[in-house]
Amino acid sequence: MKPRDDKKIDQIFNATLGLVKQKGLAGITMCEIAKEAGLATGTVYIYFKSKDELLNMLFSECRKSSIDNYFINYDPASPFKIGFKNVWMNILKFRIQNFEEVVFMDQCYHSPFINDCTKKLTKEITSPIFKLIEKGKEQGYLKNVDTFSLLIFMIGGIHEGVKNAHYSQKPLTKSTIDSMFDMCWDGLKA
Amino acid sequence: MKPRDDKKIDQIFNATLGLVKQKGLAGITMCEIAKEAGLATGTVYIYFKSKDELLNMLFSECRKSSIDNYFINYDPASPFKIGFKNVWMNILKFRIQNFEEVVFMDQCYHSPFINDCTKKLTKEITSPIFKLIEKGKEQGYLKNVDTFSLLIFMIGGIHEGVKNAHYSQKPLTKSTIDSMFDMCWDGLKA
Amino acid sequence: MKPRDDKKIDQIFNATLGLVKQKGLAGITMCEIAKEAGLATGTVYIYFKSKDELLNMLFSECRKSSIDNYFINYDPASPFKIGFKNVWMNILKFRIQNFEEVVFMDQCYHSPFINDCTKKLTKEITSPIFKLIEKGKEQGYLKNVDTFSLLIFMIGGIHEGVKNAHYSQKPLTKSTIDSMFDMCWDGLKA
Amino acid sequence: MKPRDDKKIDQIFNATLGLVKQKGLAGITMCEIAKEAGLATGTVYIYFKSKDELLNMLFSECRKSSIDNYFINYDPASPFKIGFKNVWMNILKFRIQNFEEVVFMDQCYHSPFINDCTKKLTKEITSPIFKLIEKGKEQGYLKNVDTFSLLIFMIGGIHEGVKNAHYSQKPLTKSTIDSMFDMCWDGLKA
DNA sequence: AATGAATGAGAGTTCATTCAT
DNA sequence: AATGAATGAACTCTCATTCAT
Repeated sequence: MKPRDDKKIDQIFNATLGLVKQKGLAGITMCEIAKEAGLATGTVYIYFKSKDELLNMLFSECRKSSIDNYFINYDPASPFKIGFKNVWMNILKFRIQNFEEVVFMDQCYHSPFINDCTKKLTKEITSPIFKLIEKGKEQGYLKNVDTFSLLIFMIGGIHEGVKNAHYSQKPLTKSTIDSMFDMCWDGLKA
Repeated sequence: MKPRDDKKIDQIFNATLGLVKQKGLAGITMCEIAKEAGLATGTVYIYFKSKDELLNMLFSECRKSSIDNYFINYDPASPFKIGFKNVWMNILKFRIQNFEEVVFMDQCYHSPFINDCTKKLTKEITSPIFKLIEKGKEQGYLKNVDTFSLLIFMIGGIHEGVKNAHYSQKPLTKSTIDSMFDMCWDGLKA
Repeated sequence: MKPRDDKKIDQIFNATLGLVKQKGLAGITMCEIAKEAGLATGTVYIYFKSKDELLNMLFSECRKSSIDNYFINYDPASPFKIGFKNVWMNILKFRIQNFEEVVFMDQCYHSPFINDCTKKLTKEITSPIFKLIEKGKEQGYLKNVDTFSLLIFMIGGIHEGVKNAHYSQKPLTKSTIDSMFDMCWDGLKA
Repeated sequence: MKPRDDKKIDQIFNATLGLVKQKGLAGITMCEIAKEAGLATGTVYIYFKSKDELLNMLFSECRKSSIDNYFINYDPASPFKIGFKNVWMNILKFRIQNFEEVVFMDQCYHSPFINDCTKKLTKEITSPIFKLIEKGKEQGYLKNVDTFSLLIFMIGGIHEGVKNAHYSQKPLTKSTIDSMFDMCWDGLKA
């Protein structure tokens, strides 16, 4: 017996991400995904019962993988700014290294594929960062402003910075990254 | 033959923007656009020779309308921070009031519909803002950092802020907007 | 404006009946139906929103057309045997002349296409014949046996006779038809 | 390679008959047949080289089993009516007990699966009954009418009676069966 | 100019069949 | 021999576009 091969799911996911980055959600077909993944069309349907399901599962997967990354190496005991920069860098790195996922998730937001249930869960991701920022405010490091506004501001800078670096094809240098962080920190700090 | 019933063109553009916001670029058909615009399918083809052309023209239109707005009421003679805030507010207001256009342009970026030529022109929009920031740097108001990074940082905060306000369905209050600007300014200022 | 053309519905129905007789329900595709009807595939979908609906509507149509035929020229005032033979002949003729419809309805009965609701309505057809037979019993012409059994017996002879005539390619002659009726009458009469 | 695990062949045949009765020929897939038979898809292909062959062989099998049953307990020496009723009852019982096979054969008749060669052989089944009826005519018991017409008439009553009993979910009682036979006999007798 | 029916290429999906295990 | 994953041709259905009115 030939067992079902989990590697294929990855192949399909990667193929999809690549194609979406290239041509957008509007431009991909199941046939192309299969070809790109090195599989027959029918094979994709063994692993996902529809295009819809494939896209929803990929969306969930992307969400999870970002959550898992944001707090890598974070030490709650370290000074706030150090910890904050750590998380900031994690988010930045993640968005650089997984740019295709970022693009995919962006595109999904208005797509007919991703259902509301899947969308709603998205908010949960930000919860740990939310708490981190609350801590910063309590300890007097950050502006006494609505936490969500601070969070959005932090994310906005990263998001736009990465997008721009990618499309202008100028990879972020160490010094640019430092400037980016400084702007973010100066913007947030009390 | 390209008749000039501008009202119909507007109907078609608005229908398209509304549908794209609702369901994404991937989910709209010419038939739906026509119905939403109160026209027959064939009629749309009198004004645009293809879906492709319709989308590209709408894209151009959106771009132009943003350029035209960013420097409204801007007085080059006023103090830098005043002028800068003016522009910042214009951008913010524009993105709030024309959220559908913002969504549409975002989605277009990776779509197979918008051709590269159309994409490239996009950069030009930012040119006047670019110059404004250069001026701020020269006059010592802003950080001595790569101009583009400053620009991106400024835009990122606005972009993410508006998006969030929209999806969380909490309209931006005067005080939130002030906080947003303060964060932006503190981040940029020398 | 080009109006929707009801003749096309007939073309589609006829094409379907012909193909089902030829190859059975299992062997027909929407593409073939369209081609046989002289239309493009998409056109069929203007008139019927799915294969399922097409088949269900054709089923209903066939049912109705048989009801309408069974009592043509029937005069309730005429002697019972005369009236009964009239109806018997109508049924026979109908099944000969609309053999394709008969085959189609037979095949539908176990198909996944025809839904139960459609099936149930079928019983209603027999209601007028049912009443006719009841009358025959009351007047002492027919065996005093469960009415439904008499009805089924009557139908069975016709049904099988027509089927056989068709497949053996020996059209029913006047004398064969008379024999058939005599057998039926002798079987039913008191 | 055609291994002889007759049990598996029976499982496959029974699964097929059950499914065809449920959903018609148009609604069954090899995968479903296998599942219903408690086997893997591939296994079915060890016993039958194609769906086509499976269906044709099942068709043949059904035919044979009916022939074998019609003359059980028939004693050519017994009085004609007794012998005739014996055969009539055998046919009736067979069709009741093997209703799924009856349905399957009915559906096959217009299917693209069963080839003409298989269809033609069907006529042979009726040959012994044909001879029985000829005997009845010679001995003056039955109407002097084309033998085939008599045969068809006999079969029609049974066929329709069984079908109706099944679908109306009223099992045939002893007395109903007697009525049915009386109608048949009265219809046929000289 | 305006309509919406008609078209057919192409998308999503199924399924008979094959094949690696 | 048995399994069920893999295949890709073929099916149902959609939709950008055309065309008759």
